[in-house]
Amino acid sequence: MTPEENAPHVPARLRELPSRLLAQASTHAQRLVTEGLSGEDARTWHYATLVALEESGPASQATLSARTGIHRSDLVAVINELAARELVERTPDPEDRRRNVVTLTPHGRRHLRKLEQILTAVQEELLTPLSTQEREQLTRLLGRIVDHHAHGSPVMGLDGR
Amino acid sequence: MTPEENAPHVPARLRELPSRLLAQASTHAQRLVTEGLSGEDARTWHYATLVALEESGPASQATLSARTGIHRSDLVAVINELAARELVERTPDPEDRRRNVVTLTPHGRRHLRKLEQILTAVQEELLTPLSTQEREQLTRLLGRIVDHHAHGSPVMGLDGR
DNA sequence: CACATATCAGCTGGACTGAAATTA
DNA sequence: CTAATTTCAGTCGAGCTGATATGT
Repeated sequence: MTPEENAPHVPARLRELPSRLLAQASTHAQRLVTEGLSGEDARTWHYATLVALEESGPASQATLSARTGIHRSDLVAVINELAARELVERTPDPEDRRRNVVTLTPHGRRHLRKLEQILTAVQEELLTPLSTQEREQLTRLLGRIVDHHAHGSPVMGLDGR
Repeated sequence: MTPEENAPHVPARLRELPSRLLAQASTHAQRLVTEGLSGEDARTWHYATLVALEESGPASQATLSARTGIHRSDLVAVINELAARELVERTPDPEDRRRNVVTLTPHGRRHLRKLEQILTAVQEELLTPLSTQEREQLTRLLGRIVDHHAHGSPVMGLDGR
């Protein structure tokens, strides 16, 4: 064991590459969120869906997809899971029989409260090393990036089909 | 089609959730990077490996894993791909026959120059909406988060086995 | 013996594509 | 006819785990 290799020193070109920092930070965030929500058998998509339902009331899956950013295809499974636990109700829309109307149940609302607590704690843990101002800055900067690449761009990624 | 659902309005609770912003920003970044590198049949892991090799010279795969953050398991395939194109050379280490010494070839160095140009352009595109100061801020803030959750924490995630 | 290295096979969840069936 | 909605089946790459073979 020659002594030189004892420096796991990551090259600065990698350490400071924004796309890489984003990937790493996101990975850590996802790990924390997943761990946090696992206690309630929930995942981020469950939370997003419940929030959207509470925020703007019952909606079709297409609408929920637009409001949460979850792909239509994936939303099917999410609603299945939520409906199986009676956190939401999925009923055919009488006014347009292609649609399902997804409705938040009281039980679902209570569940949402729990997820909200968990996620608040997780964000706190995630952002521990930052001051309040820095957290706001980060949120603003990330929001600008996301907005830019969601609207302005040709492809508009992250769902939108 | 009732008029109300014409607002894809994402709830603020979702829009401003740091973990979610990170995931979305990271997804956009990954898409841009992947698209950019695809022209050279390269991926981020190729770039990271080449950078590490140029920065600190020939190294074993274990060392490269520590320097790039790429999992030992995944590194095998990356080196395979790079070696197949003669961008690196993989030779058994005479001093410790468990090891391979991976060396950057001149061809690999030239390839790295190209990837570097591409990635610079991609970062520029990714960060378009931000000023220079804001870009530095973002990099600093993300770096603090990543450092915190890489070292301080119990689990130390993102490779380190 | 314990330990390190390289390799292999496989898993998981996120984001996505493409196509079908139904209804408007 | 075209278009929208839901659903299904499957793809892809990132980040892992666990096991094995070989060598120190």
